[in-house]
Amino acid sequence: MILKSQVEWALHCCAILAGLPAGRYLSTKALAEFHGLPKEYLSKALQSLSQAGLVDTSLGPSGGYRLRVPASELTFLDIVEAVEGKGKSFVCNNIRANNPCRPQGFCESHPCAIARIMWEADEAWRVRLRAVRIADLIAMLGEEIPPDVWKKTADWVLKRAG
Amino acid sequence: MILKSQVEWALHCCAILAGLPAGRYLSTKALAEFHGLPKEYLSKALQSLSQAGLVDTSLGPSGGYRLRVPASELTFLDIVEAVEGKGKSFVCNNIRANNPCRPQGFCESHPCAIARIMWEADEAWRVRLRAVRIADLIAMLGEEIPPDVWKKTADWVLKRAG
DNA sequence: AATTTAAGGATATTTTCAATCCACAATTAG
DNA sequence: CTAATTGTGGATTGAAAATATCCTTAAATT
Repeated sequence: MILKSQVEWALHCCAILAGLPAGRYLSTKALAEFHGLPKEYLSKALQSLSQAGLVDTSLGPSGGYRLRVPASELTFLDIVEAVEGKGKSFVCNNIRANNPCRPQGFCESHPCAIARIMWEADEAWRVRLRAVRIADLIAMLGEEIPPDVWKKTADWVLKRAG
Repeated sequence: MILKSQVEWALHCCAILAGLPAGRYLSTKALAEFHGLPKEYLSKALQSLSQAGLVDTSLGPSGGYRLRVPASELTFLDIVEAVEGKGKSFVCNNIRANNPCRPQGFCESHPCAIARIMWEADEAWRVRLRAVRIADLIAMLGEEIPPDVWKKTADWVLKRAG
């Protein structure tokens, strides 16, 4: 049970996009080069963000992506779900229904207790991801990345932002 | 990101094994028949439980599986990790290291902030699963399964327990 | 007009999951 | 003792998902 690497890519890309001046865009090409990722495939992750309404896009030269949701409102869960989907990690196949001792057509009012417990853990995971915003991430990065590297990175991005 | 169906199987099997009288075993064959699962493949899940030390096994006719860890101590996390492994759901490929603005050989003291956040959510999931024991599940089932079905099921198992 | 971009479909490759089969050793029942 | 039964572990196969690439299209910029 491992998240797609696209989740990692999307999170890093949103962190970069959060540093973009208002109204500017950054292309897939630049994001791929910055992170050392396959451009064509990264594009799929960015399309997921676009379809989820988390980013705006612009065509043509100087086009690309920018955040649509402000970094102070954009949560990790938004991004993870945009790429990974909103489905639960535990799928209940209701195998209890096969119990040869249950009467025919026996249909529980509530879902399987095992599924309920697994779904509660799943929800705890989501609650945690919903509590962290991209703005929080930027604050953390600001504390641990040396100022000169931070500055250079911002310049690198700015030079390529359309 | 979906858990293997073997996780579901293992949890249901442990619930059944918890109802066994002390010292008795239940075979893969009986567990597979009860849940309507492929015997050979279910066997792999049970082997995982065995390798993790959660169940005892016995060979020959009247052999099979029984809980080694008491139901009051056996947690959902024990079972999930036995089948699914203890690895984290988020794998950090450290793509930040590709940042063309970082100096050569630039090595962070702490892991990537994104990974830390994702791992905290992962840990929240584990904390939740660690808090639920098989005994808790049995208590829940006892409340929602009609007494006659419960009794019939116990008899069905007992008849096949070696 | 030529270039650049995102969007999306088609396809191929690799990995993981699901499932089956078999040989083996240990154990029990008769 | 003998035959049947069971868990273990390895080998193998098929199906599904993740990973990755390629190409066409339409829109926007220069």
